[in-house]
Amino acid sequence: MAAVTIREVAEAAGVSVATVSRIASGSDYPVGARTRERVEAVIEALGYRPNQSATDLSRRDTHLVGVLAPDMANQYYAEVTRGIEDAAHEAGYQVLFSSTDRRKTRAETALEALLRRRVAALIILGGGDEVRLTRKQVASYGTEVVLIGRAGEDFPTVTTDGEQAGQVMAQHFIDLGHRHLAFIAGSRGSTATRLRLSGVRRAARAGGLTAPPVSRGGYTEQGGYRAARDLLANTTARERPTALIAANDRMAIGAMAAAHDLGLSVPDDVALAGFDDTPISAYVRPALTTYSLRSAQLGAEAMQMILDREEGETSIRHRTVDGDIVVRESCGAHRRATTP
Amino acid sequence: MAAVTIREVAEAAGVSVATVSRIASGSDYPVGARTRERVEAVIEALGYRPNQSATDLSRRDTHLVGVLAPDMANQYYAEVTRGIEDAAHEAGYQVLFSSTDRRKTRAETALEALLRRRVAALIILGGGDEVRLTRKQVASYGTEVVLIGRAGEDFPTVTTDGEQAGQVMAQHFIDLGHRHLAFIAGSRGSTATRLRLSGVRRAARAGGLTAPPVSRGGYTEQGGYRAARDLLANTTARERPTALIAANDRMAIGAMAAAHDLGLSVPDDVALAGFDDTPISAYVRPALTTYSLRSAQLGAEAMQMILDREEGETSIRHRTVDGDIVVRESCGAHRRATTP
DNA sequence: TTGTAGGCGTTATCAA
DNA sequence: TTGATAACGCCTACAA
Repeated sequence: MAAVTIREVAEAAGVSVATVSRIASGSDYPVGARTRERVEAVIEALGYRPNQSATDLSRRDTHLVGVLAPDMANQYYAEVTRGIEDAAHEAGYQVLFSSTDRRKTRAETALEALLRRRVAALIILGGGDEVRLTRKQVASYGTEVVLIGRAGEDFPTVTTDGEQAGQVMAQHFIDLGHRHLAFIAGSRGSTATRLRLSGVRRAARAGGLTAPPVSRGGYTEQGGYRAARDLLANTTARERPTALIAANDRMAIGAMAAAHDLGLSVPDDVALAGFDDTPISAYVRPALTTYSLRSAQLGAEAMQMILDREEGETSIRHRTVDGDIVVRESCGAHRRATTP
Repeated sequence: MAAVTIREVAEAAGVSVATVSRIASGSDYPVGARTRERVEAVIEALGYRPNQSATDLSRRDTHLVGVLAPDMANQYYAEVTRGIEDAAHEAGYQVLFSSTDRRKTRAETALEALLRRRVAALIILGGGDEVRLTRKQVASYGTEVVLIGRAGEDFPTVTTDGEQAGQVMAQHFIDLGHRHLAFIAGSRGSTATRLRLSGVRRAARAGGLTAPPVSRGGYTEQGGYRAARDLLANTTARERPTALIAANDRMAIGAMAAAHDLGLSVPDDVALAGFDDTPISAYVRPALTTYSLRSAQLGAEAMQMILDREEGETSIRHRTVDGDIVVRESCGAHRRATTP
């Protein structure tokens, strides 16, 4: 409380508030050298720091970007957010973050709070259905909105080509000779899951395989563990899938544990892969084959898009950030461990 | 831009701004039923949303809490932040966070920006030395400051007893019959590392072991991998440590990979443990023995402390959140895999 | 080069 | 129960 105001500085320095403002805000408005020196000394001495609320109000512009994500503690969202934050910091923006916890009510109050702050831009992560937006609604927000990892023709988006990712991964297994694939899905209604699965199915169809069975794992290790157990246990070796594709790394690692606990060897008895290229995936053994989404870059691109629009760019753009399959041990393509 | 203002609502509803304010801000000031109804309809129709900067300015109080952490993409900090965020959301606060990336300059600009926003409270995570605070300095901030995971008699802190944690972990291995421990440290200057190591040393001394060798791993999987390799390779079986204690789970998992790649079995040739109880640690195989820090609760406690002080509580408090050893497979205490 | 004063959108005090 | 109006702290024409 009771922070130093511009008026106090002005009085102490014996100048007007206008002069102090010009100096403190780093404006290029001309100020006498002697005056400047004196004022700067006072600012320093008093520890004056402009009140951002006042500045924003006066300038009609907050340098704030709001980020809405399902769960900040999730590695993927955390990385995307880091990407946003780095780019934001660079451009002089700050990040206001809210987790929705995948709950509709919480998503709504969080969104409301963000809008009251008059965030200059809003970045929405994840394809969940806890936040639903219509073009019209958003128009009334008066804020740039960018979607990451979610389809939405009406808004600017940054995504990886999820369908292609699924397709590439399935094809990789088919090329390795697999005929029985299975898919471990994330949560219901997730865009990422839907697209990846669609890609997997397409590859399977093209390769003449039967449609891969699907089990749901909610994007967690535990869910992946259970889904894999369902897929692998109580089946004869004949009908058991020989390759599991999980919609993210966390579930893939859970699946790996399940296979291990069932006495099945990875990749010999079951091959395995995930998505995200989480840092840890290179360090489990066998090392996890995965699909790199360049999470941080997704965030950086979104921020860049926002900056571009502020510059006058007006079209709705859809950026696609390239992903890449990262072949390690769990798919069985290599036979020996590689040292990172 | 051009968001609806209170004045526009007032005009449209044919009342004064004062009336609109009383309704929109949820004040309990009496307002006629008919008027209220009419105004609420206009608010709804126009999509009016109070400008928070203006509200804050007028009320001299932002409901913002700032969080400064080394790296939000790090699981531990992400979880603590989730804890803060949940408690904050509950209490009607929003969180503004910044990663310092462990760089001094970035920490400074981020801190400055947070202060300009007049955050009602500032929570600083991690024991790194990129942010150094003196009591006097902070007094001039005019903001509550709470430290998490960092010693600092001068400020309110929330910590786990790091020394005890290290001591407990080392004692666990000693009880299991180990005589040659080794420690994988995090980054230089880290409080967590210092305390845990100190606890490990104390237990070793008390148990009559020689001082454990230390290798540094920077808190990453890769660092842990390298540190473990240095500790385990090029040593005869006689002098090789039989148990590795890593200062966090990420390094422990890196160490596990290193052991595997060196053809050493965990826990039979080398036992292993980490700290943090990261979600993944239950799902690597062998499952990782670790020390649970209750990260989210650390954040929640910090937020609670802030709320208490706003209520008039004035003393500098030091909360210690209990931690617990989580015994799984990597330490060798169990012989068979347990299914989670 | 410096200062005066109006405005940014709300809240809150005081009258009516 | 309602309405003017003075803050809140800063920026920025416009004057001097």
